[in-house]
Amino acid sequence: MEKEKTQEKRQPKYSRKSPSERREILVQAALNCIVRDGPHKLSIRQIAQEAGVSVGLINHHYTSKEELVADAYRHIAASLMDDFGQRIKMEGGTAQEQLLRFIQLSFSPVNLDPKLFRAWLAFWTMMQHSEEVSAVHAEQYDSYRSRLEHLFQEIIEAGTPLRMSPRLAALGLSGLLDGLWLEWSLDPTNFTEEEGIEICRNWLEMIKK
Amino acid sequence: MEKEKTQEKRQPKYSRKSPSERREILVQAALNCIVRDGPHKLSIRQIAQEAGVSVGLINHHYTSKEELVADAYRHIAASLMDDFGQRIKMEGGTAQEQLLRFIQLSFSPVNLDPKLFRAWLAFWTMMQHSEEVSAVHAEQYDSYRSRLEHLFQEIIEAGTPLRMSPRLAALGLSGLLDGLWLEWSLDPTNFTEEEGIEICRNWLEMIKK
DNA sequence: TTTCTTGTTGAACAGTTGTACAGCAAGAGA
DNA sequence: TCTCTTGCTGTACAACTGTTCAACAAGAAA
Repeated sequence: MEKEKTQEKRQPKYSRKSPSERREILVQAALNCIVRDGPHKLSIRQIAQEAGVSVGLINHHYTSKEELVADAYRHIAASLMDDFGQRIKMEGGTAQEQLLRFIQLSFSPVNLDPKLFRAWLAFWTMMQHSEEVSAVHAEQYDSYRSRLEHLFQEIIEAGTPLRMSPRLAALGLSGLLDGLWLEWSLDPTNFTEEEGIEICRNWLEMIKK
Repeated sequence: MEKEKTQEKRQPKYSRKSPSERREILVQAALNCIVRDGPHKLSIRQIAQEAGVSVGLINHHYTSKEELVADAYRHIAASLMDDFGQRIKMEGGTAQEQLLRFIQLSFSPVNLDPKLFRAWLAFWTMMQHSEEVSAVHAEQYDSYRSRLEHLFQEIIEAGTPLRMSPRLAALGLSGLLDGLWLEWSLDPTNFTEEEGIEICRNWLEMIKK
C-alpha cells in the first residue's frame, strides 16, 4: 500500500508541456491520423489516443477541431515545400535544371504517396466549410505557384523566350503536376512515375519558342 | 370523423414505386445532398429527407450507404461523359477540333462548378475505403482517358505526327484538365476559364512535332 | 369487395461525433 | 516543505451516425 503510493508519486500519470510543445505533439498526432485513416475517421478521440492524451486536452489548446486541422495543414504543406525548396536550391543549377528537379521530386516516393493524398483529401474537404483551412490553402498554394512562376521568369531572362507568359507556364505546370498526382493517387496503376516525369519534362521543352 | 377517414383513404401517405424507379429517385436525392452539403454531411437521413422517404427505405433498396453512393457516382460520371460525348460528336469535325471542343466544355460552367467538385470530393473519399466506389472510378476514368487517347490516335493517322505516344498525350491532357479543374475548384480566383482554355489549347498545339 | 404481395414506415439500437467543465495533479516558485 | 498556477483528465451531454426489423398499407390480382 505504502509502496504503491510511493511508486505513483514517482511515476506521474502524465507530464505537463508548454503550450507550444503540446501543440506540436497534437499536430503530429493529427497528421498521423489523417495519413493513416483518412478524413472520415478523423476524430478528436483518435487524435487524442494517437497523442497519448485525453480528449479534453485538444479543446484546451484549440478552440475547435478545425483549428487543429488547419494548423496541421499549414505544418505539412510548409514542411513539404521547404523540403522541396532546400533540395532544389542545394544542388543549384539553372532555372531549367531546377524545374526538372522539381518535377522529379514531385514524382518521387516522398510525394507520390497514397497516405499523403488522404491528408490532402481531408484538407480539401475541410476547406469547403472552414475559412481557416481555406486561408491556409491560399497561402500555401500561392507560394507554390509563385516559386514556379519565378523559375520560368528566370528562363526568359536567361534568353530563352517562351510560348506563353511565366504565369501561364507556371499555371500549366502546376496543373499538370497536380492533375497527374491526383490521378496517380486515385489509381497508381494508371501510369508509372517515369511516364509522369516524361510528360512534365515535355512541357518544359515544348513551351520554348 | 367519417370525412377524415375518407380523405385518408383517397390521399395515400405514400405511393409505391418499382425498384428501378425508386432507385432512380434515391440516386438523384443522394446527388443533390452531396452537391449541396459535401461529403461530411452526407447521411442516410439527409438523403431520405431529400427523397421524401423514410430512413428505412434506403437499406431496403441498397445493402449499404456505400452501394447507393457508388450507384450515384456511376450515374453522374456516366451522364457527364455522355453529355460531353454527344455535344462533341454532334458538331463533328476533325479529331483536333473535337479535342478543342472537349477542352472548351471542360472549362464551361457545366463542369467548372464548386458543387460538382464537392461531389467528386465525396467519391474520392469513399474510394479510400470502398472497393465498390473504386471500381466505378476505374471504369469511368478508363472510358474518359481512352476517349482522349483515341482522338490523339486519329490525329496521328490523319498525318500529323506527335512528339509523344497517344497514350502519353492523353495522359498529359487529362492530367492538365483535371489539375486545372482541381485548382480552380479549390480557389476560383486562381485563374480564369479563358486562361485555362489557353493553357490546354497550347498543349494541343505544342505536342505536334 | 377481399386477398395478397411487397414497397414502405418509423421506432429502436448500439455506436459514433465535437464540445464543455468540474476537479485533479504536475511541478515551478517561495 | 508548502503553495499556487495551470496543464490536464475523464465524465457528461446532446446530437448525430448506419443499420435492423416488426408492423403497416398501397395497390394489383382474384
